[in-house]
Amino acid sequence: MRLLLIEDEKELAIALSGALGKHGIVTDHTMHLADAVELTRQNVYDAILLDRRLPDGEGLTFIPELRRAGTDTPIIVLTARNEPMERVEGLNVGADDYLGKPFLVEELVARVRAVLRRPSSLAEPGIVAGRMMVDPLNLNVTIDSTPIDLPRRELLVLVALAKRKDKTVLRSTLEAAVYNYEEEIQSNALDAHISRLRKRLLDAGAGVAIHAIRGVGYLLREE
Amino acid sequence: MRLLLIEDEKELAIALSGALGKHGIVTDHTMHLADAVELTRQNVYDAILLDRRLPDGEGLTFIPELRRAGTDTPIIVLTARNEPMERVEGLNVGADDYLGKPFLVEELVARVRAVLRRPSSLAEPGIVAGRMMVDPLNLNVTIDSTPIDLPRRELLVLVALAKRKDKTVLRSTLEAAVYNYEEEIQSNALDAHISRLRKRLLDAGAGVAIHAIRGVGYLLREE
DNA sequence: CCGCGAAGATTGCAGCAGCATTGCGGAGCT
DNA sequence: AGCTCCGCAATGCTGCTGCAATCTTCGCGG
Repeated sequence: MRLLLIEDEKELAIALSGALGKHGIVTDHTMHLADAVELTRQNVYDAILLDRRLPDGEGLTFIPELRRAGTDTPIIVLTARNEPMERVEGLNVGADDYLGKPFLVEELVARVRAVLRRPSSLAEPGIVAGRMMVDPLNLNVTIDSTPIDLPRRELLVLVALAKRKDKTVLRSTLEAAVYNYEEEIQSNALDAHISRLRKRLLDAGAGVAIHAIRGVGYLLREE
Repeated sequence: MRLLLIEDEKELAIALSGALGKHGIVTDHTMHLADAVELTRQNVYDAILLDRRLPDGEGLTFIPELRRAGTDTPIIVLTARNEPMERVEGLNVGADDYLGKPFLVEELVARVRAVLRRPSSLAEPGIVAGRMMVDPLNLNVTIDSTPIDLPRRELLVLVALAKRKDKTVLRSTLEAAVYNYEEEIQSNALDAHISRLRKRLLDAGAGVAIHAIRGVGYLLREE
């Protein structure tokens, strides 16, 4: 792990570097914002520790600058001012955390780790079939990444088929996917849905075909 | 944005819910850890506010439990103890932030936003749709970079839609984005919001349309 | 290869569920 | 007090959806 420390008090900086080193963290140190911009351009840091009060200006002004340059490196602001309003100010311009001096090195380490743990991007699953993409969780269907809207029952049928792409889905399974126990079905409503769904998918140019398996069920495949 | 507040002091909890509400944050409240586990299972919260001292135990013990259950929802610990070592302890078991009482609501909001800021989204431009730009964190909406102000509930609906631009958003999801579980809804209030929101967006000349997906939900797209 | 029956496909129709709109009044804020 | 927001409900309307009638396709046996 590698940090950039922007701090003008040389002694503190050295002490901090040493302490962080014991935690297996490599620290680059600069005293000037001007250098910092250049350093972030050339190096990849896991996080930036930023002092507010610096010889060449207010540290906070550095944050928007950095963000504008496209960096998403977490920034932890270090400061003597620890009043609530001050802290709010820091967080609002895009800092990821705010730490008032004096602090324990252990706390700093813990906060760095906490900040680094955040990236929780859950991937959208989505089933691809032909030029169509089905997201069974969110009930979205897109064709060439433009959304298609389908009536509810047809949508449910399609999702059930997509979830088992290239495999036969029993008639009864499809019915269960579309209807609950109360609403029984006494006609070929399912067939009707399939028919209308086919038409809609054809018009929309999804590259898929719904194939009937006689006496068993249906099957979705690319065409 | 929706938070789960785990806090046994009822008055504080109510005050906090109200204050957060003014910032456009919907808050569910529970006093017991046991309930919290169940509530988080549905995974609809953007963040969890956790008191350390709770009737049925130390709040921190909840964190590993939650993480083990696979939740990566950010957790902010609230506590009266604000000593550095205590804070380290909290961060090390997996909390994302730590806030000592008393605190300003503004600071809490700022920290929630900081925690939610995805390192992946660089510089947070917000979501662009048509000539409209939506910042889901700060709840700003601008059209041609002039800010528009919307009633709170309509704003929340719009943000929820914008976050999933071009994708269907379930009715239930929208309701969850606007109401907490106490304030149930028994009419077409959501529809009314949509209708008024449409009108406002039309008047303002946002280049977007809110499309109804019959029986499923709504969808925001550029027009 | 042909014919037949059964399963599937298609489509008009009618009923109605769900959405859109809007006025009203209460509640909350300034 | 004056304002906006917001929930509620009444109204109108769109189009989904179940049904059934009719046509088509499929598979099998002769």
